[in-house]
Order: sequence, then structure tokens, then C-alpha cells
Amino acid sequence: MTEKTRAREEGLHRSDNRRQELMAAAAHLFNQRGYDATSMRDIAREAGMLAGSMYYHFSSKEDLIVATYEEGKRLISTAVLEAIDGVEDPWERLTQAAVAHMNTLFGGNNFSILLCADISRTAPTLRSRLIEIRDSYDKLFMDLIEDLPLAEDMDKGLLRLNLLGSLNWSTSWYRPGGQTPAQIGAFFVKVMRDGLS
Amino acid sequence: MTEKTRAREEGLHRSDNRRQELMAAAAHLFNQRGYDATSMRDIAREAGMLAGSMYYHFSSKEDLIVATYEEGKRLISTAVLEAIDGVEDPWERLTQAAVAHMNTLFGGNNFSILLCADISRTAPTLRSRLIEIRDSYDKLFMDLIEDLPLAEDMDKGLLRLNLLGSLNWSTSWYRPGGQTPAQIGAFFVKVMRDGLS
DNA sequence: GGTCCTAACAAACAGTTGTTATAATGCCTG
DNA sequence: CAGGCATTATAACAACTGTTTGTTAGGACC
Repeated sequence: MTEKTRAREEGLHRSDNRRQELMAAAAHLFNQRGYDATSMRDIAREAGMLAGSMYYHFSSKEDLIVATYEEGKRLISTAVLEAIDGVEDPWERLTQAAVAHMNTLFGGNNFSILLCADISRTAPTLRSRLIEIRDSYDKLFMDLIEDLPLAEDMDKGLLRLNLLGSLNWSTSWYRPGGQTPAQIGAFFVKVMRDGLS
Repeated sequence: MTEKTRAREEGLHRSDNRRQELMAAAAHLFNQRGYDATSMRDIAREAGMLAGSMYYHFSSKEDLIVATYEEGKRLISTAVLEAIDGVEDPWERLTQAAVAHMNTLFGGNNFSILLCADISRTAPTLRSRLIEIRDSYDKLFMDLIEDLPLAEDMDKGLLRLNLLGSLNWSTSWYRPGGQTPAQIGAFFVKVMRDGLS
């Protein structure tokens, strides 16, 4: 009663909970099998409803995909921004960003890791929506690299792709047990800064 | 006549040509849309035959996928081995390998680039077959990095993942017009060697 | 108490999927 | 010319796809 009322006052309906549950189920399956191999029925089953019922919450599979992707961007953006807040040294900022990036990816949240999946093979209409979301996240790293004290002619766009490539590729090989995600992130930045020789 | 005869003597049938054509069509579509979104009918149409007829050449879609993947590994392995042949300096060997890697990926061959697709979301039985193939290619780079003059406690496995991550991730963003694939490959190795500061 | 909104079920839609069995073609050899 | 084999076409299969529709139960609100 009172709970319902409070929820209502905050503009939340019961459907917002179920919506979140659907997104969680979807993100989980998307990570496990990919977008194509995950059917609406699979997602619905994991969330405890039937496929048709999902269309009350999401008007299409594409919209559901975009919603999970956007949630992933929201979570990882927040984490990175918090991590660099107050840090002054440009290299330290990049390091902390990479660490937060990795910690978020492998911290158990099923959403952010979706941002690291290759989307170049998805359907064009979906792809363009996802690209826009990810670009807005990548911009964070672009700014961090822009602030580094580098030679004038250094290709900073290529540097960003260099680092994000290493970091994101980790989603295809990382398994718990060895180096922690934070160590891996810091290591990649350190190698980029200091080199090996 | 004589051509046919010679082909026959070498154990080649007409089907070997068609098999290659099917693999080429498959690789092209796999790159464009991914494995799941590419149907056997799509591949057959591009090769000028009907879906059912493909099963004379490949006993399943999975086998066709594995065949294209393996062909990709064969091509890029050959290119890298040729590139480092005779080169002595360890860093130069790694550089030449990275350059050959990139040149092969973006050199118009539709097979090798398949090796850079994330396969962690494919069906388990297929995945294990693909992993085996790619591992045998990655080993080339493992050896190259093993030969670098590095500190004793340096994690060389992580270095390989660092470099291959950057290189392979390029398949998700590279477009002709800017730096050439060769320049990108050499740049990533140079950054790893010398750092930025 | 009647009305509307929320949320879900149940069933079906038309189209696509990988795959198979069978039949037809066409070329090479004898 | 005949026989056989290599290669393709044809047609169908069961299962699955995203989505739509009609319906229903339960609260909330006037």
C-alpha cells in the first residue's frame, strides 16, 4: 500500500521493476549467446513470463537490445567519471579510467560488457543506434588522451583505439584467477606510457 | 580436356572449385553479417546454387564455418611466416609480423579477418573447434614475444593479448583512407616498445 | 459500482532456419 | 552409344523466429 503509493509518487510503476528484470535477463543471455542466438522466448522464460508479454514493456527486440546497451553505457560511464574525479595528473587519470573500465566490465554487471562486443556485424538499423551510444562513451577516453603531454604530431585517435582495443579485447579472453581486471587495465596503460625497452 | 585430365591426375575434381567458391561466398557473407545472420540459402545464392546442393560439399553449416576459418588461418599464417623469414632482430620480427598480419586482414581476402571476430558467443561445439584453430595461430605471436629481450618478470602472455587485442580490434573500426594497415601495425608495436613519454 | 489502466496469458501469424531424401542432369569412360 | 558417377535441383520436414491479436484478471480512481 504505502510502498505502492510511494512508488507511484516517484513515477515508478510495477512495470519498471519488471522492465528492469527483463533487461537483466536479456543482458545475461546476450552476453552468453549473442543477440541473434537469443530469442525473445529465451529472455521471457528467464524473466518468468511469456514472449508476447514482453511487448508491453518493449516494442521490439531491437528496442530491448538498445535499452540494455544504453544501460551498460550508463553504468560504465558513471564508474569511470567517479574514478577520475579529483585526479589531476593526466596519466594517472587515464590509469584510473582504465582500471574503472575493467572493474566495471568484470564486476558482475551484465550490461557494460555488451559495449565491448563487436557490433559491426549487426543489422544496419540496429548498428547505427549502438554506434551512437558507444561513441558517446569512447569520447571519455578521447578526452583523457587529449590531455596527455604528447608530441604534437602524435595520432591521438589511433592511441585511443590502441588502448581501447587492448582493454575491450580482454572480454574475449579474461577468466578469473590470474591478474585482476584492475591490474590488467593498469598494466596496459603503463606499457603504453613507458614501453618495454 | 588436358586441363581436366591434369586436374584429375592431381586428385582434383570439379567439386574442389565449387567448394572453394562456396567458401569464398560464405566468408564474404560471414564477414558482412556474421555466422548466425547468414543462412545457407544466402551462401548458396551467392555461389549460384541451391541450399540443398551445398550439402554435397559440406555436411553441415558448422563444417562450412570451420573450413572458412581454417582457410583464414592458413592464409595469414603463411603471410606472417614469410614476413619474418630471414629477419633476425626480435623487435623487427615482431614489427614485420604485425605488418603482415594487418596487410593480410585488410588485403581483400575475406577469410583471415574471420579469425579476428569474437567467437565467445558462438555455440559451444563450434566454439571449441574455432578456438583450437586460432590458438595455433596465436602461438606464432607468442613465440615472437618470447624472443624479445624483456625483464624476467614481465608477463609475456599479457603482452601478447595486449598487442593482438589492439591489432584485432582494428577490424571493428578500420576504414581505408587514413593510415594504412601496415602503418597501424607498425605503430602499435612501436608504442609497445618505446612508450609515449 | 462502473470505468479505465496495467500487466500478463494464450494462441496464432507468416516467414525463415538447417537439413534431408529423392530425383534429375551432365560429363567422362569404356 | 551405354553406364556410371559427380554434381545439382526439387521439394519437403520440423523447429523456430519476431510479432500481433484477443482476452483476462486485478487494482486504482471518480
